[in-house]
Amino acid sequence: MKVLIIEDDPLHRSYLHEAVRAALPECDTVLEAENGHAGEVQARQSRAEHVVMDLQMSERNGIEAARTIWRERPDTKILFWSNYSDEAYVRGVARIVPEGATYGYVLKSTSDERLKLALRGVFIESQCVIDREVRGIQQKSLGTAHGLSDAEYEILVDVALGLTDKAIAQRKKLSLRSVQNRLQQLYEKLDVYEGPGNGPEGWYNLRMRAVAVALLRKVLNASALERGERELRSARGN
Amino acid sequence: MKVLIIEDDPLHRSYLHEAVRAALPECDTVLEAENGHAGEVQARQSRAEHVVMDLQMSERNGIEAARTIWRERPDTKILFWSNYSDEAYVRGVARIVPEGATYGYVLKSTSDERLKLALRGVFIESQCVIDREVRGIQQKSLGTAHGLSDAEYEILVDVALGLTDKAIAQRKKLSLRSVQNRLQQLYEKLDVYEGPGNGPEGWYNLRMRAVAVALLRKVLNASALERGERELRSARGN
DNA sequence: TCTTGTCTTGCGGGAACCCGCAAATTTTCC
DNA sequence: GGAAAATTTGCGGGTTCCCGCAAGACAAGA
Repeated sequence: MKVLIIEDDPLHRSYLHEAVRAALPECDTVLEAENGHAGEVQARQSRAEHVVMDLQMSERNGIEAARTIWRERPDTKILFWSNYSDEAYVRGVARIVPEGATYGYVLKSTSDERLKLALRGVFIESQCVIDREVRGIQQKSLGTAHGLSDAEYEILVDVALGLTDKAIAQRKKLSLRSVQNRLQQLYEKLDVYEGPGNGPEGWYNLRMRAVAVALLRKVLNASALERGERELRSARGN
Repeated sequence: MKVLIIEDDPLHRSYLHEAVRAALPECDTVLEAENGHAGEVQARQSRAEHVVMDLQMSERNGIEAARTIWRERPDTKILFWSNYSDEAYVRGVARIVPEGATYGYVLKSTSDERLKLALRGVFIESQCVIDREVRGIQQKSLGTAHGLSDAEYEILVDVALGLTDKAIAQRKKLSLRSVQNRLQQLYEKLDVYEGPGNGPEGWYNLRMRAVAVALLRKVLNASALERGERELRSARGN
């Protein structure tokens, strides 16, 4: 059994190495890669079926890497080990998990014990192991209370990238008014219409404020923006 | 001699502890705190004059913590040890360094050797030790080429928080038109006016696009936004 | 003092945004 | 199949944004 570790921080990498050794005596080879790009290459060459990786790496982040790994071998088992449970990450992961794949998502702040259980759970028992806290975010992002639908989320990204309503309409093949409708839904869900007695009415630029709130609540983050920007650029010839 | 370590990742914390022990034999006490808030308290109680800390911690980030520490004892020597050299962080640090204080800024990716040199340089020799790469960002942010002036940067934050032109004018005690002028300067400096043959003219909402570009270039980041939001809320009664 | 340069302010207009209203369309569910 | 619910679309108008133009305000320097 082979395990591939993709993690850019050397300290964390060696800690993971240790943990894998300890939790998985049946593992005979541990490989390491120090960024998403190297990770993809390693995965391809070594045919490793077990990967544990960080999200948020420079060069190429975990979500990108995981997507290409899964595209090449959808039965790869991946354990995500991240510092954050930003909704943007959780949503990003959920978006790329192939049908029926087994994966896990644990935070770096969890105990040794829990990490080892997750390693065994995902790699040996083929369970999906999602940290409690991450699970919480998943729920919230689905529960229509605060949660944005996928449609709304995509609009949010387009807006955040700075596209005009017209441009979005064109991109999404919708009428202008429909885009604006979606925007209004966003404004409500993100609760952009001023707090209580916060000064005069027209204090906020709703469009901008919605993005600001999304960023503050971690519904969006820099990495989601980068992904969006890349897609945008590749959508045309650029 | 006492050294206080403020860092939320336990792995990095113990690594730092080790490094301090090795680099500073004259240090007899090493204290640890696991977030900005605890760090402030520790600094106050222990009267430590030497602090090494991470930026970007949950709970309360390094810049906030450093500011209150410096406010209470401006002669404290602080070494920032961070994963990133985002312009937003560099600018944030520069903004709070008191007159004549000695500090350092090194990246977590630097070698053991360099870290130890920085520790000795800042704590013993009272030098300012700034990593090469961080220095580069500093230069760029000053060189008027791409660099935003402080005035422009502040406007950028206000816009990113979602304030309207009118609101900003009021906040900054300027006329509406002046605010819009500053905005236009921003638009030029951030190079928001479409790339080459990128589709029709009105593709971007300039206001939003400027913020997106700033985020992508790390001129702004989530932590800067949070700081801005907090200031905004405290500016009124809220 | 007069010039030169930078910054601020006012005015005006075209474009984009925000949104209520209502009809047309699609989806959902019994 | 048909009714109810949700989405999409067009229209119209009030507001904000974006910005060219030009007249003051202020500072530095010949």
